[in-house]
Amino acid sequence: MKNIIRKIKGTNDILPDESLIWIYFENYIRDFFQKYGYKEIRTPIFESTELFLRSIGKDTDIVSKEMYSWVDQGNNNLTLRPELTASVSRSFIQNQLSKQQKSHKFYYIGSSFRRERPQKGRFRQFEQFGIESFGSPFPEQDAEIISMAYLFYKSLKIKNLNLRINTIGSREDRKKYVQSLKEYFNKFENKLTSISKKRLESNPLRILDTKIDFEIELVKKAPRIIDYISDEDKKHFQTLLNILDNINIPYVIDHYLVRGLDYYSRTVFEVQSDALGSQNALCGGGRYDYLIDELGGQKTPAIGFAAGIERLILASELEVTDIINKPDIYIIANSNEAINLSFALANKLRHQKKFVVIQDTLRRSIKSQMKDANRVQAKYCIIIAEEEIKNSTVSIKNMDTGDQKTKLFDEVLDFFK
RNA sequence: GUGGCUGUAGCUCAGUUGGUUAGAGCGAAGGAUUGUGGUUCCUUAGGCCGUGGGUUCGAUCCCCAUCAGCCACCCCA
Repeated sequence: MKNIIRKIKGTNDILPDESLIWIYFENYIRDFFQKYGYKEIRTPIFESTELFLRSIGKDTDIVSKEMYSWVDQGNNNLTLRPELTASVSRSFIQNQLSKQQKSHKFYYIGSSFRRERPQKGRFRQFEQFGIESFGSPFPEQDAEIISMAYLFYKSLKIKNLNLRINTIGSREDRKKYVQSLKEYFNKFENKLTSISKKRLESNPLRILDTKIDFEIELVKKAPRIIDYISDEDKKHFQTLLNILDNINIPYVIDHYLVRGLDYYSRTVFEVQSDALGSQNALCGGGRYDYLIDELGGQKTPAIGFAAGIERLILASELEVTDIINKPDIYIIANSNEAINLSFALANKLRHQKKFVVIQDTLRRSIKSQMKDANRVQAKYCIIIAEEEIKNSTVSIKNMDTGDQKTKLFDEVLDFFK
């Protein structure tokens, strides 16, 4: 294996067997979200770098150190998208969708790119899916999105689901909160880890999801954002929770759940599963009422979530054998004449009967072709050899029972009723 | 970017306290079976022992570097 070209770190080849699993989930995602009236939107895989600077935020890790960016031959600053909310928002604005109708509901499936060290459930090219709803500022819209996220995973029977919700209020309220959080942690500054000390300056909210035991204890007594937000925001949150209670969506209020991206406001949430190791978030999202305005569109409330397909597959524990599509028929032919006949028959069976039909193209012996038919788990074998050609017949063998019947060539389609 | 662990056949892994031709199971191909799979038996193919350098009479094994993979930190889907 010397001197071969290898795939880029953090990317994956999805080989045919595993591909079956991907197809299964992609279809499932489409079916599920379409039931709620959400329609697919597809946006380019790369955008102006500026889009991500303005939406995700310059100080986030994503923008400051994880983006694949380059300057093209025309001197444009371009970036492979690190997520899709920014792209979908850009598309919403550019196509002036707000002028068509009051509400737009989208789902998407596509690759994203972030240059991080690969890890369980984390890759440099990864597949995201998600939904975005534009136009409604009301808590029932939050409830729709959150229940869709939860029920999606629930319907796939994923174990140990954990829906965490919080509200982070308006930007102004958050500033006040961050200030008092700073003051609180400053009191313990000499006890904090060096990482947390840095965060005290750069982003005090991040201290809240520390994994160090004694810092967790400190966090438990830290100020809570709920005490800093406006009555209106509190009411929004409470109404949302009431709806979730009414429709029996089990959630945990996590006062210290903060999302990293700049554009969130009010409701934030995450669905976790402990099947994922350290990267336990299946999906994360929230409301982003400021974003469209900031990107130059008409002020439009919005909410959505993003989820990773790799993590979904990890958590689902679905095996290829659960969904394998066995071929219906394997045609065995061992002479030029037989091969000609097998082509004609195979195409009839494929296009008139909608069967999956396999032909051998290796000029192998009948025995070898039979072995191969067994290997691919074909349900039937059709044998066309000297004897069959002489009598204008074929031999049809049921591979499960071993039964074999001789049929006239013209009777084959009728045999498979 | 930081840290830990791991690199031997397509896959899962043995192995040599440094010593001629590096092994097993599974998988693959062919046969035993005069056109017929699955069980059984036989045979065959397939390895720069991740890569480069060092120590040594001699390295898959020891040392260094490097690359890759996994996991964790950071952060996030």
